[in-house]
Amino acid sequence: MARRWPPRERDATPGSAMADALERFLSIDPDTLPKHFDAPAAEARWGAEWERAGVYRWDASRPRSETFVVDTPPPTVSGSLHVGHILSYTHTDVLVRHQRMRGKSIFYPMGWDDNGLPTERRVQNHFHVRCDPRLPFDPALAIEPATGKQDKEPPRQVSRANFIELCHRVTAEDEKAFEQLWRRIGLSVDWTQVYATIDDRCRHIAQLSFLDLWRKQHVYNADAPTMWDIDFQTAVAQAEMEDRPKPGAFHRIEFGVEGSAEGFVIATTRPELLAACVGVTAHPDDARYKHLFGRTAVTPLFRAPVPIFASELVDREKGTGILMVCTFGDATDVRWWREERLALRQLVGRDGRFAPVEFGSEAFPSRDAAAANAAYAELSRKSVNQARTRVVELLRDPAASANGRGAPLVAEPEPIEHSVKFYEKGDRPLELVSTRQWFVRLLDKKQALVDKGAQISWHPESMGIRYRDWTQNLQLDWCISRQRFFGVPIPVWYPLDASGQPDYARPLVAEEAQLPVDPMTAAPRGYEESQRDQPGGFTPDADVFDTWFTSSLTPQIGSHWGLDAERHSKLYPADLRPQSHEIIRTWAFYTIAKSLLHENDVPWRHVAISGWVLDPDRKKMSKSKGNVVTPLPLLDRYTADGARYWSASARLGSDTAADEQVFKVGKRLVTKLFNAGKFVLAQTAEVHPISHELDRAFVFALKDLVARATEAFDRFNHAQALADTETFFWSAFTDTYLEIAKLRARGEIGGSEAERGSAVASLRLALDVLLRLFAPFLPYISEEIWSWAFAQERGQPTIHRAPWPGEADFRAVAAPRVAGAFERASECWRAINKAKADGAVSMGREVASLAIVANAKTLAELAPVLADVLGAGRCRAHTLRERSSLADGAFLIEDAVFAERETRPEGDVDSEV
RNA sequence: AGGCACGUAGCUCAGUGGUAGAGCACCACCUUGACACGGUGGGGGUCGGCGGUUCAAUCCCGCCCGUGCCUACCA
Repeated sequence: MARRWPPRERDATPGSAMADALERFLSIDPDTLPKHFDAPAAEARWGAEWERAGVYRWDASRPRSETFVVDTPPPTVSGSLHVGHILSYTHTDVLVRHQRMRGKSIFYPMGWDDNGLPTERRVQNHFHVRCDPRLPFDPALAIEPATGKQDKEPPRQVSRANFIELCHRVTAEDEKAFEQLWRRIGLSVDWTQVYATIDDRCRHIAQLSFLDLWRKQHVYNADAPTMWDIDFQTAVAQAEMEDRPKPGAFHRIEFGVEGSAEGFVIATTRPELLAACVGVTAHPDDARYKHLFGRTAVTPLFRAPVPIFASELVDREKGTGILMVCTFGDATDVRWWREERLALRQLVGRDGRFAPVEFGSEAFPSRDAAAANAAYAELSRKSVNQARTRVVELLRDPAASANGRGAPLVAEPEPIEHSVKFYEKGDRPLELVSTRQWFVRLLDKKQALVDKGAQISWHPESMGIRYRDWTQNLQLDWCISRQRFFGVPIPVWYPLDASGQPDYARPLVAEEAQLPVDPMTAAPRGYEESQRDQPGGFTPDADVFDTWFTSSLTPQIGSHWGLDAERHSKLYPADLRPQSHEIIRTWAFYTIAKSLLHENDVPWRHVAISGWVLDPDRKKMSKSKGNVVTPLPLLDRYTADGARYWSASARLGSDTAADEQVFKVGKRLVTKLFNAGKFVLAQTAEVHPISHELDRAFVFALKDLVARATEAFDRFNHAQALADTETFFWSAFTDTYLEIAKLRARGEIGGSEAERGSAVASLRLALDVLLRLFAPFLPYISEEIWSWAFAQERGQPTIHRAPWPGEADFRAVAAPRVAGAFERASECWRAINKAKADGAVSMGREVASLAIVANAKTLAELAPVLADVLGAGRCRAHTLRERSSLADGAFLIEDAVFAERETRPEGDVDSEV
């Protein structure tokens, strides 16, 4: 019996389409939909709708066990947007959307990391200014962005407060750009939970953290050699240092030995530090130098007497096997300086220049002060590089010799390449400078830190090893003070004694009730503002915290630690920390450290590490290489879902090429879903259960897909879930099942209402389930199709709060008689298609007759679904041939005779309308 | 120098102790009643190399080569 198709008598709006009667499946009129999916319109519409309906709002009333908490990485807003952002943030969003559909209340905040040097640097360039903290605040100061013309002029000096104001100005703009991108790619962030690392609450919590660490005696301040960036003029932590290979040269320099005419030759790459030499050392077993231990060496040029001692740390093979110890050339110098209680001769100042000093004094002894001062006059105020050049020239003069045996430079410098420590954001090598800094004691907690790391699930697991290795190799306590401006102030003052000298041993730490506090403008409890910098009064600590000191508290910032105990108990520890692998040693490490020190807990249960985005030449994208791909044009070209498809195709931890082909595949998938959805929802029939054999076999295969995808998500393998779902959708569903079932749905094969109803019910179930499987990956197209019928039918307006597919979806469908019947149908269908391709006829061509060849077992398994396959293949007559030589599941088509030309079945649907 | 990861079709990547997979690209065909932003079919690989374990190794083990990252080396 012919049926009206498509049904046209209904309301023209798909969303409000109604069933004819209760016993018919709700269907839509596809003609009311655009020919092609209008992605930009859908992105705008659904973005607004999700926001309006609060789909992603955290439900604070649900218990912790039903809540999934994300410790979102706050992006550095001063950086530029690139596709890497899409990759890692989409990974998180996919996992989150899956958890939401599993029924969890999601806490998914967004933070902006605006605090710190990147922002300061951007402000310096953008406005062509520098901060001079000595200047007073100028409330009327109006500064416009630099035009480029000013580049040659010296930068304008502004006060600390004015500088901070400018920092807020640029970050506010940057945050808008990020939020736009996040919304466009459909991050299901709860936009009511937003913070900035410089805002009042973050400053409050960071300062609270300091107070807690102070109470627990985990922090201390010390005047100690610290890695120092001479351009930014700030201390730097171990985690922010990186090695860079640089050309250098070994300089062989002869020293004298006091009370003797002999000498020895040290090798150094830092000859300019000769004036800062405080000792000489060699390996205790080195026969060449054994006789020198305990005696006094005399440096050339400066004639300084320094002790010669033995140390196991010396490598006999390196250089000449004997070396000078300076304050300070490297970390080993610091160790020798401490262990041997050597003198401190700090010459390189905070600006990287040699400080003026007087030789012949107690601090700078010399056996020939006049010669030493004459030589040092050549170096004073020079930069490290300038001093190196000059000192080498001076050492070529035989008069500089400490023992009268000729020029101290005994050989031409030998060029080498060695690695030199840099601040990761810096341009000149770090110097070790003795300054007063605050530290968090971590070295004595290595084992506890390693143990906490082992309690966390790392995805992929190998990233946990990286954390462990870093932690075990930790060399220094965490230096948390920075001599910068745009950061969280250290909430400390120092009392001044009667002579105006600060007492660093008894800092005045702020009280909790004062937080957040800026000691530069507020006075400590018990003091008046008038006592600032007065003898007997107080002086503020002018420093700010390392940005990681705040960033390491993101789980606590989300949970309002210290401010709201109930909320904290619901949100801490978090479930998921997504991040990239290069900041395991910083962000992950410090966050675990804070969690250990504050609560003796882990900060989160899972860490998901995303890889990097590589350019087509497999190089990491970075601004300096100029190979950054900006995300917005990609979103325009391939849609947000298409870009998400690319992201989600990459497994956690593996680096990914920004391959436009993959974006294209994603867009194609979106289009296919649109078309398949439109088609399936246009089918209608009387409502009948899924009873037909092929339908049950197909649903059985679908159920298996759901199990596999769910299991993949449980293993944090979203890429596997996507690949499985996509393969099933494309191959099992659209290419096979839909092609076969549509004829029965239209009544062209089979014929009973029950058979039609079973086909329509199966198509709809498949679409319903597949949409939900795709929803975490492709939120826009899945929501779009969901809205056409399922939203109403299931009483769930958004697919993103619909339940993840599972048992309940399949309970009503009985298992097929033959478990692999759907696979048999697919294989046979493929064989018939191949026969048509071989015969160069269209897939729609009727087949007058053919023989299906397979082994007996396979033919038996095909039997229950054979009629559907033959119908869909438009085969009029067939014979079955048993051939035992064929493998199970293999089909051959023989003796195919095609009809002369394609004919349409009678009762063409449109002809009746 | 150590650690970790990777090496599979031209490209991007899955995968498994039992006859090698997908998508893209390529070639041929189909001329479209969901979809040409489509469909069908095809060609194409000693699974980096050499050994070992095994009835059987792309997979497990060892060594080597190559690539990337992390860490160390800084006298």
